[in-house]
Amino acid sequence: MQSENAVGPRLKRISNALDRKRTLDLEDLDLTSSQGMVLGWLVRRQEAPVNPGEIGRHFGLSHPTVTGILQRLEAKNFIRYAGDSGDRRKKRVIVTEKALDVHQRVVQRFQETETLITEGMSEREIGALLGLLDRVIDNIGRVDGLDPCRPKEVDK
Amino acid sequence: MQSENAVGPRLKRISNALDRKRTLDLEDLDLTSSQGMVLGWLVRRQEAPVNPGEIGRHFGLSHPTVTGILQRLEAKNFIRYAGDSGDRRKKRVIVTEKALDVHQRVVQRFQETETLITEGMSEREIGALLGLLDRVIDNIGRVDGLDPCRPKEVDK
DNA sequence: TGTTATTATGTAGCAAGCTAAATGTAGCAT
DNA sequence: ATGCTACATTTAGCTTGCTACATAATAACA
Repeated sequence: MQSENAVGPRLKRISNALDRKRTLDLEDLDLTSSQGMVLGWLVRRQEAPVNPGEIGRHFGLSHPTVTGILQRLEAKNFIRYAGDSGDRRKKRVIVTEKALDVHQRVVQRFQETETLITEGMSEREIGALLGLLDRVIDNIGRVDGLDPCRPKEVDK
Repeated sequence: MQSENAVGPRLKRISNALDRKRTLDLEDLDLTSSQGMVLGWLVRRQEAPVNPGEIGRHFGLSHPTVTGILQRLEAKNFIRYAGDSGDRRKKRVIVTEKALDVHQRVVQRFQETETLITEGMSEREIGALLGLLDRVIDNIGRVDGLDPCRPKEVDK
């Protein structure tokens, strides 16, 4: 079915397809896949407000990518910015009522897509897939140049 | 290690990291991750010339995405376009000497990254991962709206 | 105090992915 | 011939991802 015997191309293909599907599913909520992913995490962490930098570290995204997503979320009134009391470099991201309104629907639709792509797989198989992916992620953390959050290791 | 119990975010994270790493590795060859991936396939299929549309179907990419990649490959003299004899809608993609020159190095570096991310995993585990990912890809093919190549199923 | 390094965020510019819409060709019906 | 439908490619405009650079504030240290 797939001519190449490598995980790379497969991961890319699946990841692209998932982004497409989720963006389509969130169209009526005026959110994209990445925006929904970030917003979901922000709502879940409401009680412990978050800085843009933490978002990047959590999802493995670079700072500029996070900045762009937050700007669009703010333009659509899903979040607001506030200066962090104490450290004036940092900003605090605060979710709005609008975000709380849509949150349940976002989570539910992500879950539906998750169910679709694992269709026909047993609980054991899904668990195995998660475990194998986590080990790949661990490798990413160890190898230099794979993580955008801790990019350049100066030889020194 | 990962708070979410879903494959989606993990796949995205790994896929992003791989793209970054491979683009970095191909920097001296003046190629990006996607360009190297497409060019590799074109070289391997030299004997049976390929249309842009076939590339999209093979990799699960939309036509405009393929067009962009091919335009950059042509601007850097890795490929040339030619009208397909017979059907003037189609175009034929032809690889240049320059592409043949770099091909071995591209394949080798992709393979090295592949080895890095599967470090510490046995052959059996890698095989299991490939098998599970293929089943996810099969699901993508079956579900409407997940494949950009066969997008809208008009209810009729 | 002043200087330097580190950290947090933002801006500019690019590649890659998408959808929607435009163009052009082929095939088939009428 | 005329028109309709399907197919192949491109263009326009968007989001997302990156690197490299800029700015501002904190931290560390002389």
